[in-house]
Amino acid sequence: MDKTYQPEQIENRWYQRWEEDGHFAPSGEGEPYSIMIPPPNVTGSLHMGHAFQDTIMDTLTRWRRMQGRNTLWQVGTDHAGIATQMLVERKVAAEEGKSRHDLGREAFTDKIWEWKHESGGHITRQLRRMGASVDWSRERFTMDDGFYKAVQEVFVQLFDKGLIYRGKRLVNWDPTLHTAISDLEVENRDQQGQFWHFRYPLADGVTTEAGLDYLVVATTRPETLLGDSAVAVNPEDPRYASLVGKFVDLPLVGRRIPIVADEHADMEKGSGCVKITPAHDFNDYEVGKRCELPLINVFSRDATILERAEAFDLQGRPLSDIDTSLPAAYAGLSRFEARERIVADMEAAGLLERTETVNNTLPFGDRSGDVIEPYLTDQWFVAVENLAKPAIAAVENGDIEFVPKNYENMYFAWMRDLQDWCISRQLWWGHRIPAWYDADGNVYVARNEAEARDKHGLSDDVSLTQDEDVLDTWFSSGLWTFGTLGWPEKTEALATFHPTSVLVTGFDIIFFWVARMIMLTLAFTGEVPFKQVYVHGLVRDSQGNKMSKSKGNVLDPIDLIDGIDLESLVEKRTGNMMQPQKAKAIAKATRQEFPEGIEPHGTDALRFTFLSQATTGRDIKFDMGRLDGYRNFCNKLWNASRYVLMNAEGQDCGSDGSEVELSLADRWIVSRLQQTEAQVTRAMEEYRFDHASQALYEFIWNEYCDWYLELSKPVLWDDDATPQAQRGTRRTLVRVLEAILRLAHPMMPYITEEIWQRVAPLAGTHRGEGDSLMVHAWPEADEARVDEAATRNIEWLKGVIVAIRNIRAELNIAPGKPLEALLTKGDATDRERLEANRPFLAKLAKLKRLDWLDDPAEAPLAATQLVGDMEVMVPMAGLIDKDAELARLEKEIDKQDKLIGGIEKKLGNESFVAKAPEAVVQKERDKLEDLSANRRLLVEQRDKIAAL
RNA sequence: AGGACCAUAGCUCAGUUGGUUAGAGCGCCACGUUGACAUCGUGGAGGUCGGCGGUUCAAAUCCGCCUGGUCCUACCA
Repeated sequence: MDKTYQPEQIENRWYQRWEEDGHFAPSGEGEPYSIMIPPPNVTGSLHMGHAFQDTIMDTLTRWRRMQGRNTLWQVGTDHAGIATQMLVERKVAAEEGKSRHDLGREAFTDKIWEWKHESGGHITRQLRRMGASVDWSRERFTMDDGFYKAVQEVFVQLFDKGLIYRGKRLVNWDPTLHTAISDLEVENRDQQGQFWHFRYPLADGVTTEAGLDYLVVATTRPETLLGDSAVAVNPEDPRYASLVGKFVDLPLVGRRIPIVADEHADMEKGSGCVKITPAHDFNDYEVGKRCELPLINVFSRDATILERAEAFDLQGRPLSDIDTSLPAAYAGLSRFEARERIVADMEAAGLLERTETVNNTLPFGDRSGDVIEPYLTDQWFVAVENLAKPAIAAVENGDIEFVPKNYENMYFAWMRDLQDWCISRQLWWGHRIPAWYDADGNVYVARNEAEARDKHGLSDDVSLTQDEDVLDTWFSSGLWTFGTLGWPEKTEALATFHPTSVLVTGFDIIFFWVARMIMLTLAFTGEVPFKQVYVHGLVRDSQGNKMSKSKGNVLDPIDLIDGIDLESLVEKRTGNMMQPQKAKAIAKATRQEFPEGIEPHGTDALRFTFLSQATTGRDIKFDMGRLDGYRNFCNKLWNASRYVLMNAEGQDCGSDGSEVELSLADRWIVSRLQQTEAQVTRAMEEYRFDHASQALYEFIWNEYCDWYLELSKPVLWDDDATPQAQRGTRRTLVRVLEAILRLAHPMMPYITEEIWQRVAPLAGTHRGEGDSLMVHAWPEADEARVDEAATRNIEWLKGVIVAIRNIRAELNIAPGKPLEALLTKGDATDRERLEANRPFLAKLAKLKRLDWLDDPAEAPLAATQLVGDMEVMVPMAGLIDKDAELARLEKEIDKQDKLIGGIEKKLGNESFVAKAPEAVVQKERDKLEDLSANRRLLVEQRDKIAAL
């Protein structure tokens, strides 16, 4: 083995071997365990969030596989409608100077497929680098043939049950992308805006109570004035009671619109009058429904002003009895241009009462960045009410459990206030809606055109055209858990692996995806999609900021694994930016944060870092310091293994069953191993990967390396040690290491496999050529091998060694200088332990002599420390700094006094003694005794030195 | 406006049902290349557990209020 751990040399090799040997596929034996990967965008690349999530899923999967479960980690990618379409659109524009419309639908979607074939392997290659043990043989894509079939089936069945309908409704419209988007894809941003107060003249000579011949309405969106169909006042408002049923003349347009009474109008706000524009505002739409107002649309698909408005009734039928003419001056203007013109024209007409500046929030499309417009269009919807009920119940009754539990509230809050789901998108990339129209606009929903004809008795001479729209991406990914397993066929895989065991996902996607999966899966399989949902937080940068290209703080997990030089990193962060003016600042910050670029750390260290930071449900600030630390940890494990191999390879390790003698240290480390195994297993069961990784880290570093390896040296290197004892120690070294590797494998698959291949043959667990650690058994703790006596003994030994190290440090004695030490005031057990541990003490504490002093009174002047009741003394051969030592002792005495004072106060408190449990009181008494003994010793010492 | 979560060492974080001399890693200081490892070893400094009040014999931990931060939902005519 190389002297230092070099991850790049082992990682690729092992992944390929595992994959070739088919270790990722389900074993077909044991209780099923399954996880569905949240499908990443097929053309995307792996970001820190994926890497984090994949680490968790892989750790769970490898762990359960080792436990003997029939384990499936289902992999696949998502077609990601808008994102992919936009990406390819930009690419085609840049490379060919053409828009998608230049190409036409078919040629353009061909381009996307081409791009998918070209770049679709990128993210799956990166997934392999992370060590993900997914079953590649079952890889799926949300637009592959089987999935298409599942999507159609679900759509048709929902339609036939009356749960999908089509209608003209107000939806969130993206004027740039020309498609409807869901509420969830809208990002509300705070803005400063203007608030214009307009006068609307009353018609027919009517006046208000106050004698005015106009009403004042206020708006942040003057351009929608063109589509007003009423002015509302509150039905309780005495100021306007007489005006309800009367009319105003809509300025600039000249349309006569009614004054209606509706509780939407708030008497406290502004004048108490509100303009109502049902086709351009969600609240007004509701008012329109209650007051039976016409819907007057004044925008084109681009959100420019129409030449002539369109009027509809609430069922979406065109209305012909309304004057839809609009002033020619605004035709073709954008929303924002029209706003300025209308304000100017109102002012010129003397109808602008005043303007104020207000803070408001505006909806932006999270993909296009454009301001989203409520817009009246024909869309397909899923009626969610009846789907939501069982989905809520499934979480209430515990069929689905969120970890951590508080996310259940978030889920309930959303589910109880669910609006019908708009599932149609005016895009070209996606699952085309299986609906056909005849020349009269009648709609026929079926699995294909032939079925549509058949079902509705349409002859071949009726021409049918398919709906142009595609389905929301989340409609297909909502079928992920059962669609990937072959549904609607009744497959073996579906019977075995559904419901899945756990979904690992970020909280940001609970609404988009988790809730919809639950609804659709329950409706079509009668089963929940997963029994548990493990919700993790976002990976942020070290300052707690979201990682984003525009902030220039993105880390690429692959760069953390392989390393990257500074120039490449700067180039990566500043190249191809949306806002190039930020490049300079980003370059500077990057040079400052990573003056040397990023060193390679390897996949295992990255995985371990994620796991150690995976505390329940909160965001993680990614810490480079910890990544370095865990790379060092890998190196530590590597070198400890080298030590074991150097001492065990080619030696008798007792694997043939020959007689062995186990030292106290051997029994102690075996005992601690059992406890660690139990601890790690329990933490994994609770999804506390931070605890699992920490328990492992501490055991490997602080116990196995720091103590056990050191304690093995006197046995292995001492010529007087018996062969049985040496065999016992070699056997323990090898077997404990082998168990450590199994225990660590789910978290750090590569390094453990690499070392295991060398260690397992010595431990007798290697099954020959082609064997892999990943299919070996997870270590089970054996209570019977927990050895309290050995533990107490080693604790004593550690106590003495630490005491001597302390004395060395205090007296400034070089660590390597051999010392003489004395033990005194102990009991018979202490004496026995001294004899049993003499070689260990000599070696680890660097002692040339260690004696038992029967009569403490004969003690020479010495630096002293307590181990239990026993004193550990290092005689001071004169060379001490008297003043410094006195000062140190005084300080130490003070410290003890404070502690003693605190405890005495506690014990002096009658109610404490009376009310606290006896065990707690006794503990305080014991503490007091120990502290007092220590204090006496310190005082004695001080007096001796002072007397010199 | 409603809700959720968070605040512990310079930094990133643990701290189970109230009882610890409040812990880890990184960073810092001192010493040290002894035959696995300087990506290391040994020792050390560093915290009034955001603030105030309450419950209790006992509060980092439970309750209330306040401050600061993150996020979600809603509203903003």
